[in-house]
Amino acid sequence: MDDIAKSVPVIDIQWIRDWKKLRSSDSDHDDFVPSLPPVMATSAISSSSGAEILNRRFKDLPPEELQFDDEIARRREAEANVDIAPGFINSKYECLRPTPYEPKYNRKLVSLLLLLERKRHLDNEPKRSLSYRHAISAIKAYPREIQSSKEAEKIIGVGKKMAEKIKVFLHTGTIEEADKLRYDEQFRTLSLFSKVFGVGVTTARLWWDMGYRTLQEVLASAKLTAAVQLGIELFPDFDQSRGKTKNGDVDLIISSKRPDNMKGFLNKLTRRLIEKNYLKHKLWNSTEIKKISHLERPSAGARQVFDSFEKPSTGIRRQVDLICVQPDELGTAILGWTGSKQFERSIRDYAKKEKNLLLNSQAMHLEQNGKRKKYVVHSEKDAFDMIGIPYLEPELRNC
DNA sequence: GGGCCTACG
DNA sequence: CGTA
DNA sequence: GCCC
Repeated sequence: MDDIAKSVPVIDIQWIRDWKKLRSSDSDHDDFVPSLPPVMATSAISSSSGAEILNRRFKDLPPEELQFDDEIARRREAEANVDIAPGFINSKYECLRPTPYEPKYNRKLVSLLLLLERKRHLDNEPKRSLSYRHAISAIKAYPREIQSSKEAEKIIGVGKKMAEKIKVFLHTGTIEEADKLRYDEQFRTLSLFSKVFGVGVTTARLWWDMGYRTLQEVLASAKLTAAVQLGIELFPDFDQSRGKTKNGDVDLIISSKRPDNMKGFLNKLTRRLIEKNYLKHKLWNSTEIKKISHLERPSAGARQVFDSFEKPSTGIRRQVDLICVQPDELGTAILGWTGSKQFERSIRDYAKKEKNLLLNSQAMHLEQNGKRKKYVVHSEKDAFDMIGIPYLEPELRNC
């Protein structure tokens, strides 16, 4: 633990603004990288809060809070066969309807279903987890309180088994399996472990099976790769439950009018950021050179992930994803990196199944009689139009 | 009973 | 296996 | 676990 940094450099967001200004005036220069401002301040991280998290042991701790309101569920009219809410876009494609970050209705039900989804995920049942994801997204978007399980089952994504759970919820105010998870040491420990960068459900369960119950025990005892050790040491900084802000990480998508040197730019930029001590750790790196056949020359698709700064006066570290793309990839890159995860899955699913359009974060292709035709997507709006679905603001993509 | 986003290291 |  |  002693080698965990006790302080981090912070940077003014003004640097980003200056960068943008410089970029527009001097963007043709081949390997232009803005000069960097001096580090503004160094602020201490309180090591006690970090240590508390690393030593957190869930045995005998108070139960996990529900994601949304822990309201007392009112008793509803039993099994009224009401119509589905008017105006609700009842589809298996989440990308067709607005989904708020926080639901107005059915908040406790959503909170309980989220616990069950996470449980299926941690139990390595990704298909069942996905089913819960679909149902949760639909209920988050549903525009009124659900009155009965009959009503719930009319929602596409809610099947017999979930309707039964909802029925019990409407009568008792809770779902026993979900509520028990809030007190469940294994569930909570696996949840914690899998939040560490580089640790998924398999590693989390491996650690549990080896008898570890805190991250500190893992640090002390397990044979760890350097990457995972770094992930644990950074965890207190990245932990989002402590902060007020909802989004902990920052994505920067960088493009250039010069199509052929994005890899060089990214390498130069990151090297300079490291030299100047803005980036403390490189968590991940991808700089593969891809062949673009019709250009007959190598082109770059690249992405990097770092730990960094970004909050003056708080000293909170941020994960920063740097993504460099070619200009004709900018629209799909922004669409693909904005999320939510479920929104991305949904819009790609819809594009393929309904429009024969293959979508990823680099391009959109039309597939017809065995041939693939590339479409250039200039903006997010462009992408929605080409797919033929109504535009959704990013704030309403919380599927 | 098949499919469940897609790509990357 | 993990990341987005 | 649910849709098609």
